[in-house]
Amino acid sequence: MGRAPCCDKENVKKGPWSPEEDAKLKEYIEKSGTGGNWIALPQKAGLRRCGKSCRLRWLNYLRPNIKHGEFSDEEDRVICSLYASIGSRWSIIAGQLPGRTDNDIKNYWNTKLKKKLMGFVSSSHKIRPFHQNQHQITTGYNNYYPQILPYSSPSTTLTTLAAYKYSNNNTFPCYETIPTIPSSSFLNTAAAASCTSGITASTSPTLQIQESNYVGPTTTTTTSSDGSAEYENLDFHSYIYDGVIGNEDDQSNSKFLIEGGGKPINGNGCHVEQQNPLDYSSLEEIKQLISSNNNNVTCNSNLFLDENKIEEKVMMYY
DNA sequence: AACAGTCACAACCGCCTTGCA
DNA sequence: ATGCAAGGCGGTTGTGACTGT
Repeated sequence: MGRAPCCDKENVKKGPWSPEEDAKLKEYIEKSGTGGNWIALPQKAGLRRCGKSCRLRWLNYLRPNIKHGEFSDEEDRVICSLYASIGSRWSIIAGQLPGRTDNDIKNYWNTKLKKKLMGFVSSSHKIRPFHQNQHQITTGYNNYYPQILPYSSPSTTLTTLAAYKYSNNNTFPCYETIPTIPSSSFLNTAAAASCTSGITASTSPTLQIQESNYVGPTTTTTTSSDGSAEYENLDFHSYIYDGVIGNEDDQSNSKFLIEGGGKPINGNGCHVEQQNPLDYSSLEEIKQLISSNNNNVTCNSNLFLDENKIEEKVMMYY
């Protein structure tokens, strides 16, 4: 048995909204609110539309303070940084850009920004194994890669990681042994709330580092002080607040300019200085970093991958 | 001028999550 | 504890505008 339709498909109008429909919806919501029930709203407002359609139209187009038009360099930078960190979590990204909707950002990324960056990458960027990344993040007892943007194109970061993983027997090339990768659902609301002291859970969107971004050992289960028992000693609590990505360890630093305070997980030199990509002042600077050939970190050289093969796999992935 | 190809973006679809009875 | 309805979200599609030939 399939799912029941959310509305009577036969009797609802589809396609572009007319100015009259927009006016009706706007007037109704401004006067009566949504009543917390989008499904019932179209009938009350006198619209032959699906409730979901009304919701989308309101959120993406009609509600006040929606910003349309060109994205600024600053917005580009934030989108790139967050995409590199959390992937296509458009609603979270939109939460960091007042006036922009998730749909807007998603469209912008898919139609313009990705191409803009990929164009840059194809002309000047040589993909290197990310363990050569001098900007990788090390915190606490673990290395993770929520923000490897200074090293690699934001648009290729996750696919690059996927390619590495795929091309190296499903493990990451930086480390000889990668045990089980933890579930991405370990970061619970309570833990996030406790990380962001003074900020309630509902207003502090949490960042769950994706599995593919995790590099490092899993450890035995322990009980933490904040109730996030399972992976406490992975020290994995990260969040976004006020336009920056932070980590539990970095709460004292308002801008999370992370110091290399942790210890390297395998002593191979991967413990390096880091910088939050959101501190970069412009997209141009990010691009410069992407194209940089600096390589101040040495890791196990026998684990390096052939650059051409990686590039090939990234392209295949696309 | 006509047509084909490309692009941008609004809108839809369906899956997943959440809240409630 | 369970099932259902509604909301939320990301991926995808449809369509009109634009551009090149």
